[in-house]
Amino acid sequence: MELTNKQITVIFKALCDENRVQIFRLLQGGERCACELLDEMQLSQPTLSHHMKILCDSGLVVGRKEGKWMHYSISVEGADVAIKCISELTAVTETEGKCCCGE
Amino acid sequence: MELTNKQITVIFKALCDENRVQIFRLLQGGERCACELLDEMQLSQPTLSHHMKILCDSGLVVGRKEGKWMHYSISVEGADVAIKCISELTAVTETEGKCCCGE
DNA sequence: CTATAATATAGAAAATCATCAATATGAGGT
DNA sequence: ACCTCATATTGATGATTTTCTATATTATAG
Repeated sequence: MELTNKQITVIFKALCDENRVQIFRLLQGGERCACELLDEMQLSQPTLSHHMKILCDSGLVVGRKEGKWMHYSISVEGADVAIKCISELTAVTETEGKCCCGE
Repeated sequence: MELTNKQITVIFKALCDENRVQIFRLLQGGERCACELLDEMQLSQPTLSHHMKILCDSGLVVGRKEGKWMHYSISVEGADVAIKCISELTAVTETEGKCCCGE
């Protein structure tokens, strides 16, 4: 692990846009090629390509090139990293109150 | 569960900014008041306040008012929701290839 | 009730992001 | 070699986000 703050933002940026969340829902049914995703989304081809790049950069999605076609699918490994990351970030190591301000 | 795409983006927006990720790291040590966070972050007071609002809106952080002071801490329940959400979104229900494009 | 201290809100500037049209790249097919 | 199809990149534009200064709100102390 030991991700930098910057790397963490790149992972979760995948889930910060409604269209990208919708793409996850489509990929839940298994691998999809870009043309299929384009059919089901209300986006231009360049915009979809842009979102797929952000998703692949996050590690949550992987692309596989086959001839002219790009096939995208959810990365189980990427999902594990993201879940581990959020688990670690939200794990409280100390619950004792020791605040500066008058308790 | 049954969160909308929009609601999901609100949750993960919490982790899409380096300063907010850093705030999580500070809150890992337990509840902190805004003035403490302000001391440790390189931000103006209004900017910190803005980030804390986004964090509370995400459900991953909760605020507790005590007199003049605001105390912030990580929400275990919020973290559970986020983890469940990302788990569900990345769960592939079908792995059979059935792509339109010439396999 | 006034003064002070902690936090929030309003408003504006700068940076980032989502989007599209146009174009480039790359891979087959003829 | 040329044409076509799928996807990526470029460049521009509008929307959103981050950040600040200035001001408002709220709570406590005197």
